[in-house]
Amino acid sequence: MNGLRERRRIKAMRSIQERALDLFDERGFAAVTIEEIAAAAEVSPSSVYRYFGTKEGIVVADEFDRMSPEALKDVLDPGDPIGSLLQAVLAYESAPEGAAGSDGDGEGPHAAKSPWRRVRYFFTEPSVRTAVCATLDRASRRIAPLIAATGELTETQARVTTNALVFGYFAALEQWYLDGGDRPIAAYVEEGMRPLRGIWPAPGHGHPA
Amino acid sequence: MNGLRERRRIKAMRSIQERALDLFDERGFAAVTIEEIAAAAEVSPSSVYRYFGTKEGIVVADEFDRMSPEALKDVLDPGDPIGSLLQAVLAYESAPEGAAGSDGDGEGPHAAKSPWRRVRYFFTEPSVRTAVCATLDRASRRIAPLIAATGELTETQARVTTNALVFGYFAALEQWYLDGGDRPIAAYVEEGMRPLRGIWPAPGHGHPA
DNA sequence: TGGATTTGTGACAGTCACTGTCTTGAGCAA
DNA sequence: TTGCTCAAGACAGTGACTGTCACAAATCCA
Repeated sequence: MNGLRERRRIKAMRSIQERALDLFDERGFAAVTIEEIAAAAEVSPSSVYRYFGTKEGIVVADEFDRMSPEALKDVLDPGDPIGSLLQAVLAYESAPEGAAGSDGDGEGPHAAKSPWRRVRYFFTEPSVRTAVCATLDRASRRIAPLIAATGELTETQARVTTNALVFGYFAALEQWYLDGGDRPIAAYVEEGMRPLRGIWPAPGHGHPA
Repeated sequence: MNGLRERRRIKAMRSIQERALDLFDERGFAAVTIEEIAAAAEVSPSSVYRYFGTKEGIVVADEFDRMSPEALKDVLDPGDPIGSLLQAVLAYESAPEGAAGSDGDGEGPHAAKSPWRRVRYFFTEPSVRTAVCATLDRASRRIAPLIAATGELTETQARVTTNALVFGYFAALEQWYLDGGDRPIAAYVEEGMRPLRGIWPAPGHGHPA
C-alpha cells in the first residue's frame, strides 16, 4: 500500500495540480485546456481524468471524500460538531499539507501560499465554486447519519443542522477569503457559528467573549 | 411586456420542460440529448440553451434567480427569516404554478404531479443535484445582505446563518422527498428548522406543538 | 533471481454539452 | 402599411469527458 506505485501516484497528482494552478494563474481557468495541463505535467490527459475526474476537481481535490468513515467518526464528536469543526480547522491551518517538497516557500503561520492558492478559485471561478458546493453536499450526507445517531435530534433536524454546519463553514471561509486571509480561518468559523451554538448544548460550557 | 412574444416564450419554455421531463422519465436524464429535447418540443437546440442555459437548468429552472430584488425584499422579513421561508413554502405549495393549461390533471392538495415531478431529479440525478446546490448558493448570496442589514449579526454571522437557512431548506426538502412526499413540505421545514429558531428571537413567540 | 500476474498508463476515437456568429423572419411602434 | 427591433434558427467550432485496448512497469510468488 506504500509501494512505488503509490508514491508515483501522489507525485504525479501534486505535479498536475501545481502545473495546473500555474497555468490558471497565468491565463485564467477557462482558457487552459486539460491537454495543456497534461502536457505541462508530462502525463497523458487520461491520467488527469483518472486522478481528478473533472477539471474543477484539480482545484477542489476533495479531502473530505477520501477520508474513511472511521477517520470521520474519529474527528467528529456528534455531541459538539461545531467544536469538532473548529478543531479540524485549527489542525488543518497549522499543517502545511501541501509541503511541496523542498521548494521551501515562506514558513510563516499561513504565509505558505501553496496550500491556500487553490481557495482563491473557490470564490472566483463559478464552476469551481459549484464543484465545492457539490463536495460539501457530499460531505454533509456522510456526516448527517453520525449527527442523527445521537438521538437528540430527529432525522430531519439532523440533516438540516448538518447542512447548516457544513455550508456555514463555507460561508465563513468565503468571508475569510474576502477579507484577504489575514486572520486565521478558525476565528471566522468561531464567530460565524456563534449563533448556532444553541443547537448543541455545548458540554465545554464555553461562553464566548 | 405582455405581448405575443412573451406569451410565446412562456409557452415554449413550458413545452420544452414538459417534453424533456417526459423523455427523462422514459429513458433517464443522461440518455437524452438536447437535440432530442429540442426536436420533441419543436424548437431549435439554440432556443433550449437560450431559455435554460444548461441541460440541468431545464429541470431546475431557478425561480429564485428570476425574482427581482424588490420582490425578494418583499417576502423576506430579516427579523424572522425562518417564518418568511415557511410562508413562502406554504404559498408555493398551494399554488399550482405549473398549471399546465387545460390538461387538467388531478386537483388535490399536491396531487398534481407536474409541479413536483422535477423535484425527483433534484435527488436522483447527481448533476441536477449539483445545479440545485449552485442555485441555492446564488440565492444565499442575494439574501445574506438583507440579513446583514439588520445589524443584529456581524457580516460573517449573516452569511453563515443565511447559508444555514437556505441549505437547511434543501435538507428538509430532501427528507420530504425521501419520505415519499405525503406530508406537506412546510411541516418538514418547520420541524427541521426548529433547532435554528434561537438564532432569531422570534417576534411571533410561536412555541411549536 | 526469474517468471507469472496484476495494475496503472498512454493512445485513440467518439459523444455531446455548450459557445459564438450570422441571417432571416416575425412582432411591434409610428 | 413601413420601417425598426429583437428573437429564432442554422451552422461551425471547441473542449470536456467516456470507453476501450494494448503495453509496460510494478508486484507477487516460487
